[in-house]
Amino acid sequence: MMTDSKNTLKTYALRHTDCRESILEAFLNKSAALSHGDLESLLQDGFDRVTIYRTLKTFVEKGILHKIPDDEGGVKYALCKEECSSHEHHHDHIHFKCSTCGDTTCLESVHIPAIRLPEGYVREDVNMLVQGICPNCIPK
Amino acid sequence: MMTDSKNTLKTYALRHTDCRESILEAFLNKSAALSHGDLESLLQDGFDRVTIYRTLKTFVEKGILHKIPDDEGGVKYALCKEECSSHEHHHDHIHFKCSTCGDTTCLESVHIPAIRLPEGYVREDVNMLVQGICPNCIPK
DNA sequence: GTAACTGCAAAATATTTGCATCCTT
DNA sequence: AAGGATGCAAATATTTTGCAGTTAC
Repeated sequence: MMTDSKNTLKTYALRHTDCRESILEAFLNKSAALSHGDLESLLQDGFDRVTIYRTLKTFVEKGILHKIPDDEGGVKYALCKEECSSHEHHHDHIHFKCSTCGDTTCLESVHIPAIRLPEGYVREDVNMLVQGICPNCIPK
Repeated sequence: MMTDSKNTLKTYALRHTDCRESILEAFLNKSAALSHGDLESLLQDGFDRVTIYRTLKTFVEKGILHKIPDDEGGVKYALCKEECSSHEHHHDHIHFKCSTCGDTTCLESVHIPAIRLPEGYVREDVNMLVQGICPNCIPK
């Protein structure tokens, strides 16, 4: 996974701009997934809403970020591991949403178990969202 | 699962109105999940958008319908099995979205497998969306 | 210099709220 | 009769598109 925003942009053949750097930094500094709205309030530099939308779309296309569908029908974004590329996203991990703090995180260590589909169905992609309480929010 | 819209409304202590009956009928007649937009174009009776929103919300609260988060961040709705109530939804099945015809369906026969979360995480609810090709869309 | 990126305006879409009226029970 | 449900208007939120000006390379 990338740890440096400038190198990442270079790697993906994307121009280095303030907005892109700030958005990457935001993801690198925060372990939880971020929505468009999260970024809008997080980035104090006042980037245009539209630019943030377009940056997110570009990052998903390039394989830098992946979408995480929220249970309520929103979308959040999180960094991809390095296996992702423009051509294909490879995600095998589950997503966890804490019902207390609201944070959604990638649990890279938990792989999505295999499922056997009924006759005639072909599996292409799987998304698994687990909701519950995260370690930080467990009452002691 | 309910098969009759009038009885269902009575069972859930909801008033019988044209809109509610039409919406229930739509779900009973179509095996795929429906979004608000789907219903709007499906129901030719011209019910108000707002009424449809409110009806869907009511049905989810009562345990008649459950939400299915779409991979792109939308929401669809599908009928619950009878174990659901106002208090709690009990769903253990996966959802399948066909990338060809776009239909999302409940595969009641496929249960969500157990997953072992890392230390400190508590599981409350799980949602699993499988994308691929449904039997109807498999090229012969 | 040039293509890529941004910001602004505006359109298109989606969802929510308030209120007066109507209808089920 | 009374409370619940609907329809309409309008506010709010979300996402997309077009275009002109700016900037990274």
